[in-house]
Amino acid sequence: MKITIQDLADHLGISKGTVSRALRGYADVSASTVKRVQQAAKELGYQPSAVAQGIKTGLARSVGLILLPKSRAASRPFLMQFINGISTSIAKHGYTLTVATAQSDAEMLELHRDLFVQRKVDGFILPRTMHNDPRIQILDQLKAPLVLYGQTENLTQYSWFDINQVECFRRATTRLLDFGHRHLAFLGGDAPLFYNSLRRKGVEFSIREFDRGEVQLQVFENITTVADGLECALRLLQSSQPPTGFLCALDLSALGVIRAIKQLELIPGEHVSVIGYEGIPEGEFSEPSLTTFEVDQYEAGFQCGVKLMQLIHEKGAKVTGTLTMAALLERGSDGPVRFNSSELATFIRNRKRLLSSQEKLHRMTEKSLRN
Amino acid sequence: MKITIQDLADHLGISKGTVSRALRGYADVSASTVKRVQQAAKELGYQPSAVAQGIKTGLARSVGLILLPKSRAASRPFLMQFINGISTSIAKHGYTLTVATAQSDAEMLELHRDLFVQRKVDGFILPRTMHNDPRIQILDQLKAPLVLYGQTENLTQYSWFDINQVECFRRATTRLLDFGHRHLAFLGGDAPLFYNSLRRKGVEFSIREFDRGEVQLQVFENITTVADGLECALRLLQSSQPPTGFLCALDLSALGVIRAIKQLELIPGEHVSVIGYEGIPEGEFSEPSLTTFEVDQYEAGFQCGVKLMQLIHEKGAKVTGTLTMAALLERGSDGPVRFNSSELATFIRNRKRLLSSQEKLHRMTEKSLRN
DNA sequence: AAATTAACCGAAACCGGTTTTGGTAATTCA
DNA sequence: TGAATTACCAAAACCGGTTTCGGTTAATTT
Repeated sequence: MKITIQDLADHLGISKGTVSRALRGYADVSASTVKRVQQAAKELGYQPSAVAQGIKTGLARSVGLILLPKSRAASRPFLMQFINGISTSIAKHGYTLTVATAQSDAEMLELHRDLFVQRKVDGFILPRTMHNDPRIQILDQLKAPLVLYGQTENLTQYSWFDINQVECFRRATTRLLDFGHRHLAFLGGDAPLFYNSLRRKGVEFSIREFDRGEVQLQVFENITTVADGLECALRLLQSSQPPTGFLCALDLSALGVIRAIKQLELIPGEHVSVIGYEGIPEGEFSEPSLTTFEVDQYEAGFQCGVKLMQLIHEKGAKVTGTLTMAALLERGSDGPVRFNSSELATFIRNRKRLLSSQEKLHRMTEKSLRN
Repeated sequence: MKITIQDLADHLGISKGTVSRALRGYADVSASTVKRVQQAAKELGYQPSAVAQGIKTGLARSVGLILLPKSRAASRPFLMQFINGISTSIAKHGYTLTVATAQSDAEMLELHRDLFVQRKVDGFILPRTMHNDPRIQILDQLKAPLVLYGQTENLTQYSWFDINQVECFRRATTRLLDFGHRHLAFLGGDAPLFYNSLRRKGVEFSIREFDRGEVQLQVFENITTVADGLECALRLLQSSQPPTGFLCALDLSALGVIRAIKQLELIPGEHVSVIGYEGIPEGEFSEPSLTTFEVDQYEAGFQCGVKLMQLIHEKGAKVTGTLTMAALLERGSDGPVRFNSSELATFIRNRKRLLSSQEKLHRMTEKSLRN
């Protein structure tokens, strides 16, 4: 059924070694033979088995990407374009992407080890880097090539690609400060992941730059879902010193904050400002649309793929780290401060009392319009 | 560095053939030897190279999934869980998932052929089935095992899994009809894809069941993005016979319709009803939230994986087709009809004139509340 | 006790490639 | 013209497994 190199050699009446050397471009094959072989290969549809090639070269020509779907938060929206980027860059080297999913951290580590020991992949791309990432330790022992998407401690030994998240959050924070906000909240994401400390650092850095003593910052962690953001913001806004500006490590939690603001009958972007990070599609459709940083996940995947190919193919290749910026999408969820924190607090308190009367007025308005 | 079967055999002082037979569970190896080998394998961390195994067995122990990222619309949200489902089911057979992306239809066909001819994968899962899908033709020639996620013509020869989309859209349509809607619009998706005809069929089926002559249906195709849905709905709603209920083949276009309704200062779910399909996360955060069918993509991937494993491993395995239902998420974007089509048309016309006066009233209300 | 049979394992072939080795014919050089 | 290259390719070894084959030893059977 499937045609092998021996079939091709028999068909041409030459040895399979010559066929192989002809196709691999060795010098000791005459140009005419090379042409004959290439011609016949095309006619018969011969392509060497990657499996058989791999046994001699020791390479599987595949890179591994292992996902943890339980953490729905960060990995969902970016996946398609990230995969596209990886796949596109490694395809140039005849590589394919092997994707596996693990249901627990332990299974994830096992999977990394097994895939490499079984020679199913030649290296890994590690997204969602953690503090002292255990994947790195295991892969180090195996001397497995790897590229980090994200940063971590002791970065000098590894190739990595990342968005300059410190700078993003510095800018976001400065933006809110420039808008006149003085009471800020930072809703951090997954505490074990390294990105979280970077984003927080950006916020704190901006405040240190700016501060003349009047800026208040409250910091929270593990706010990773819409529900988390909603709950956290509701609590904060109903406190005696509510923040007027929210910096969210994740778009999802930012969407929750927007919900909370609206639940309190306030207007996001006017009474309270919110800035997210990541650029998930939901942000475009929320009301108001979410001001956030749009991360180019295709580019991220592409760069990770390029770096991994270097590590695998160029012996003695140096590890490299790359930082790029994400674009700020200035949308509707932030703006100049309207109330300071104390004013906002009283406004929220009074609002509740007024809700019933507002309802009545609203119904009257509707009725008058109807007629 | 990496330990081979020969290393293990040397270490144990037996032949590599015996090691292999011991690990593969052959009967002609003593229980004590099997135990010794297994013990040593664990200690030394030996795992057979999948590449080397594949050369003899002819199997790569990998299945292929090729994506077309240019069609951002349908493949984005479902990917993570779909991949998770596939990966989980095939992992039980020691299989992994090879994901590749193509930038054009032609490249996609090439990729399928190449991956199979190069023995990088043993079979394929084909999402987003088309009418007379060219992937099927190519893979048929190669006798490559395949499972369709979706249906197509001449289904009897293939294994497939699908949601009963006809039934979903029948129910959605009947729901709107029961709500009293008599002017409906069906905004179809990608015309070349098979799903589109199924969803349309469901709508038409329901209307035929119900009709006593008074139901009007307008049908459109290739409405695949928010922008498409927005534009189409704006046009329809400002026509002389606007639909009061929209059935959208895709959640994205449904979100566009909701936008259009709101742009015209109407209330989605009250003045105009919208039902989508797919259950993308954005639908939860729109206002009102989108009534839609939630497709369990994990389950879909899982079932496709199971079927493909059957085809690859059980020789003479019968092809099987499976239909399941998606759950209707009854949210806020649909409801009982308020106006019939003619009333809606005049309402929309009048609304425009009233907008300025409404604005004034609204400002007055605001002001009275502020004080 | 001799002849079978069963249990066990080493040796070798094989899978489909790549790479090295070695040999022959044609060419170039002295 | 003889020697030394060069060009080219067949043959064989190899990669790391699996599987077949065959032989030795021990256990049964007759």
